[in-house]
Amino acid sequence: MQDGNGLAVRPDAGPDEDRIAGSREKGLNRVLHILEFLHANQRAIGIGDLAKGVNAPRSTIYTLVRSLVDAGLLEMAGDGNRVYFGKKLYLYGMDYVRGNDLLRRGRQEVDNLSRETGETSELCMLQNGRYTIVHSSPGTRPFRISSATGLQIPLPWTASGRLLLAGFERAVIEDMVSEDDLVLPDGRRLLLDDFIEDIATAGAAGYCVTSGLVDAYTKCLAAPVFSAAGKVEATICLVVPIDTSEEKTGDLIALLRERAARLSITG
Amino acid sequence: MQDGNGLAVRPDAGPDEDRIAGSREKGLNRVLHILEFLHANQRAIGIGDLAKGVNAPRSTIYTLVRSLVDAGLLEMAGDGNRVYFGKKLYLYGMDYVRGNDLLRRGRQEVDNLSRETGETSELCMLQNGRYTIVHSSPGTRPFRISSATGLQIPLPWTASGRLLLAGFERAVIEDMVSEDDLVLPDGRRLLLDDFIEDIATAGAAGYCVTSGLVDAYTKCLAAPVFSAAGKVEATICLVVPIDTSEEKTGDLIALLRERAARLSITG
DNA sequence: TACATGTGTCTTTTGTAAGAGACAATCCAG
DNA sequence: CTGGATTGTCTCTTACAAAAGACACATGTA
Repeated sequence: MQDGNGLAVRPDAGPDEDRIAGSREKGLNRVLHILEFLHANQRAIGIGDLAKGVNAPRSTIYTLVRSLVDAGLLEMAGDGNRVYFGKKLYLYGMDYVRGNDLLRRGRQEVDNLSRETGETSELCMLQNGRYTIVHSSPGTRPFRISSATGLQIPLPWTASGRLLLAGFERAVIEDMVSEDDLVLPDGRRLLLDDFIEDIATAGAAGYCVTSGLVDAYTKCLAAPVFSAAGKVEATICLVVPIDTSEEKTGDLIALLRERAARLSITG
Repeated sequence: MQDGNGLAVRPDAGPDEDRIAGSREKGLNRVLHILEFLHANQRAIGIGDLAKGVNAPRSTIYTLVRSLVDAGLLEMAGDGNRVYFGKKLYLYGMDYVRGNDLLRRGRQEVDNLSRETGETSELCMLQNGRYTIVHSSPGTRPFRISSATGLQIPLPWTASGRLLLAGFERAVIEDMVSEDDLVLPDGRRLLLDDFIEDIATAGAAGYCVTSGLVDAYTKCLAAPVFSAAGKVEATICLVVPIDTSEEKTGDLIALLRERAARLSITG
């Protein structure tokens, strides 16, 4: 599965040679980079900066951006020389939601959960071997833990990550998880073996709780949503204060598992 | 539905030969066609059919689809040899919503309206010179009028279309509206001059009502949402039974105009 | 059995799109 | 004002991606 572009995770082990620059790139790949770059920056970008950002010749980016704007995938932003995502992408995204029962119902369920419990709730999936928050609904706490939709976080940092990897071969997991991913935000370092053991435990238990991994103040409760084929297709999770009582945590986990199970019953 | 080719309206009037087939197409254009085709069909498509659908060589589509699937813009659907929109497009779409105040608030307002009135309500915008239903919220009537989000309808068929074109030059309007667009679903034919007059009237009145245009049973009430620059940026509309009383229609229009005005107050 | 139809992966060929660079027009700081 | 940085549009060349087409392998069906 060598694909030659820089976007996806490179499976070839070792410190990947960083696609020596310069070489002539396919237009499509440039476009994919542009979209990723805009997604990463979450705001309109000037065309010049865009060219710098994706490390491509200016002339190329001008041509591509014009095509994309004409097609409606991008739009010129307010002042006139910046671009950001366009309506077309929104429409396509809605098509995706409509065609995807799990996502549609999952979003609903997550909204319900955060309303009922007052805690931040999220729907998570694997995306290109990365953990992705597909939908999140903020809780009602004064200090809410906010995480942007579409944010990608290293798998080992999360409870959901442990569930999402349940059932994968060890080799596959090793490919998905880079060395950097094992280093937590506070600098602590996980052992790959421990992580893989966590995955097995979580898979067997049917839920997962992590405390103080991404930050010191929260714990994360997650439950798996299964596809018809029995694979973990998504997780729903709750982010709660780390000092939440054992009892309440237990209740929330039960609730979470019930809802996740309901989502799993796919037609 | 089977409009077959060109994804954008060709602005160059006259019998422009539509970029005759065969010739070697830019990869990016192929991709844009693929996305448009999937959007038009609203379901997963086999790669072979996709190649036929966009009138491109099979081998090319295989390569492009692989890139797109790797990038997450497309996903392989259930049985394994069909593709449809992918999570990435959903995420980009959400980015668009987040970066677009009007859309975010407009969706909300439309949801409120349909809940309060029980009628189908829609948020509409111009998209590449086409009228587009950007968000729609079904009413509670037994026979609800449903129209898919992202559906594109000829401008002259709708009340919103008349408002959206307010302020455009006559020549621009002529370019946007094809001969076919002037033929209503029931075969009646509008005169371009009448349509242009309608536009002026609607623009001056600040709302628009059309009766029995797209079908014989409904009328469409619409009000304009203005950008800071004073241009009509979107409309919100209600689709109600054609026999709705004068009085109730008036009330609904007043409501609609109030909500549209509120949306117009952009920060 | 033969025959058609669809799928997925190769290779080879060649038309063209990506890239380099030059240009004028702005903009801003000193 | 001047000099440097940025923007948008152009032209020309050649490296390379799109296309053609052959292949192997499934299907179904007469």
